[in-house]
Amino acid sequence: MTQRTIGDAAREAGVGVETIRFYERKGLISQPPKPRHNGYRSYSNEIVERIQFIRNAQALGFSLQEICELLALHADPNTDCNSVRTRASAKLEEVEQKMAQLRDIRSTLKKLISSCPQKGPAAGRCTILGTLSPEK
Amino acid sequence: MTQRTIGDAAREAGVGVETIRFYERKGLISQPPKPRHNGYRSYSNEIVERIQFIRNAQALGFSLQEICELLALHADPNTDCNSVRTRASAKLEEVEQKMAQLRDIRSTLKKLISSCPQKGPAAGRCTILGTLSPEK
DNA sequence: CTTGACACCGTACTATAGTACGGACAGTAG
DNA sequence: CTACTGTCCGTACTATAGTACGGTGTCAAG
Repeated sequence: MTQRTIGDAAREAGVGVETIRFYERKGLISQPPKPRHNGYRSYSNEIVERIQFIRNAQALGFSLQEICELLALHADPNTDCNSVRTRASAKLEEVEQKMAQLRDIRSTLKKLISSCPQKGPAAGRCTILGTLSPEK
Repeated sequence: MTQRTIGDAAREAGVGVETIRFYERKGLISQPPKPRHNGYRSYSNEIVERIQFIRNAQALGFSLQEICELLALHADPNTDCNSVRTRASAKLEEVEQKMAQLRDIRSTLKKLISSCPQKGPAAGRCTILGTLSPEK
């Protein structure tokens, strides 16, 4: 199958029809012309692959805006591999930063939880609520 | 200072005036009545503390919706400490899940980056773009 | 007594990533 | 022929967390 309706393309790519239309509006994929007698747009293999590329990149934490740039690199025959690598490295940086933030949060939450007396009325004595409240 | 204008309250709590109004609209803090001759609302210590509580809880990854619930627990004299602890534990769970996801992403990005030939044209040979593209 | 800064209020706009809706057609099965 | 499903298109709505804007009124300094 090299040509399919939007519904079939969506099923193949594992997204919703509305998601495809949304990507079209955002310019991530181009809207195919309407060649069919009935006015239905015809979706090619390339478009389905492009949607799958988008999903894969999303799974690596790239935003649609960033994916837009990756797709442009993908399409440009003059793209140097290094410019792709740079983007992946920047994303890795970002991921490590987020992990560091989460590590901090985790450690604070753990401290809070272990300092909690577990039962009894919280009023005035809950260490968790107490920590969230500003010191007076 | 026990009573202040919204601008002073915002400065003290370290947020913008519009953020306070936004929290009021969302019901996180109640809008003080207008007791002053001039129609200016008067913000108490309690409200400033409440805003700081919100910021502290946000720093631990709680959403405004969740913070709304924490504030309700905070205000309720019958709150058992355990119900606060449960929420903190659930958030810890969430944080650990996010960290696991990020670990996966990080490891994939690292593999991608180290398999990259670094220079030369990407066309057809870029391992990063190749991995994002679906296998045919 | 004018200017600047702040307050009030409602509404609208930002970014992110979609999801839903309504009306008009097209295609297919019974 | 009717019903159902799918497509097309524009617009609107969802959640999250704010941020900005426009008009009007108040206050304090010079």
